[in-house]
Amino acid sequence: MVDGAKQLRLYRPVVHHNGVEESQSAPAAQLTARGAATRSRIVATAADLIRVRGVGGTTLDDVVSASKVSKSQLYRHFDDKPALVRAVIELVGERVIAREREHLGSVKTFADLQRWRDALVERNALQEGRYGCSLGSLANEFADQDSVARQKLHDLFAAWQELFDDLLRRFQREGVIPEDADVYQLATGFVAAVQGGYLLAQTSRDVTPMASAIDMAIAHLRLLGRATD
Amino acid sequence: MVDGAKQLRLYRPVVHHNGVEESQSAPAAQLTARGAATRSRIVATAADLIRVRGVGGTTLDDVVSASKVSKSQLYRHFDDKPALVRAVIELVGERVIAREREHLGSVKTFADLQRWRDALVERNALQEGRYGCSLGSLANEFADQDSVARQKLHDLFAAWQELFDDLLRRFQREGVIPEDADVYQLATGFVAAVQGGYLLAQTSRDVTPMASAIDMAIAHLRLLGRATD
DNA sequence: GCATAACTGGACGAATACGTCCACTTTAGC
DNA sequence: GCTAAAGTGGACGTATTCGTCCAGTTATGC
Repeated sequence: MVDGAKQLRLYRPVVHHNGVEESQSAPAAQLTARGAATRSRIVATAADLIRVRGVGGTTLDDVVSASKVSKSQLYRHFDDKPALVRAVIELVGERVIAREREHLGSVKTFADLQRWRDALVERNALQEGRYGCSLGSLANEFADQDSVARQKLHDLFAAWQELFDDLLRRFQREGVIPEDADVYQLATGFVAAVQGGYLLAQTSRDVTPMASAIDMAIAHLRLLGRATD
Repeated sequence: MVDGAKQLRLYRPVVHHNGVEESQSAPAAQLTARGAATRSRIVATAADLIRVRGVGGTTLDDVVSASKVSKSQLYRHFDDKPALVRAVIELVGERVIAREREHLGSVKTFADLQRWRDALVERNALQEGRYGCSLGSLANEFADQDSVARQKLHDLFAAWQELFDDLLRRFQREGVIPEDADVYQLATGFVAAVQGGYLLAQTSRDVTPMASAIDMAIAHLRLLGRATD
């Protein structure tokens, strides 16, 4: 019945002055270093604004003035607003995954896991829970409005979940949790606990519920480990 | 630095023809049955639209035409858009809490809990995960933009969590889980698992991750129970 | 049956946002 | 040093949306 096509544009071929017809949100052939730098500056600025105000609350004029770029440049790099938002999703996604890989990739003990938890909670405490998870917020706002964006977000959550997958398998190899533990369920549960925790912290303006949600997931792992003894 | 005050209006006193000055989103003295019916029709329609399109994607003209009410009536019942959204939050919140109370209030065994889980997952499967949790989506979109709305949402999540609180205490009394279990942590963890599960289902267009997230929470309870034996 | 609440229906103004366009300037690559 | 990419800066058209207003109609309570 109702769909979100209102703000999305249909495919519209773009003919540049060089006569080459292009598709998608392609910004001409290839960029020089300078062009690439400007592009990333735009995306980074947009990401900041969107984190705070949301996609709907961020106008392109906001992005233009905040990134100190002229409007013509913004539209040379991005076809339209959805294209920019998708680029933002990619940037934010890379950042989050890189950060989590950094922390989760080397976790081998419960003490390590605890440090990961502390870092995550601490970072969120700095903003008193505001804005939630940068990925989660985007997912909530865009998943049902832009199928391309939804796919990207899905892949990102899958990547995050895979970090937990790897971690849990290490735990299995080390005998921290039993071999027959349902790794998929546990990894999913961890991602969900983190996301749900972010949301509760956001409405509470307090990180306590986020900490509790993650702690329950960790406690579950501990119990699983003990059950083997 | 940046706040979301852009779409919110400041307090603006309203003087009605009866000379009574009012505040908030008050729709005149009191409503007759007819007036109340129209008001609820507006809110219910708005809730439907917002669930599908989000707050930002729903215009007041959409609400007007979908609810078959004239614009002057909409503005007689609500001061402005945020006021309408707050009413939507209240309606949706009541619905969700009533539904959850219905299901959770009588849970006394793991089999009961499983039935609750199945119902929740099944309902979400009907829409293939789309739109997520009606409360969670609103929370994500409005928590940082409207402090009144955030407070309402906070209270609603707290009410939901209390249902788990009660449930867990019943479990304790029945000896299903130990007396010294951290009920607050568990209740929070359940709400977070549900919300995180909704989000993952939304980006996946598949309820499986939501089911897994909740299953992990239930599995944790089961393990807690076994630990006492 | 009268006063008042409830409502119609749409015109209207103001603001905002998206996206286009263009003449001109600056910067880099070879 | 020439050429093409990169960028400025803002005017502009179009569309949308919020919120106001009002003259006239219909229902309702007592």
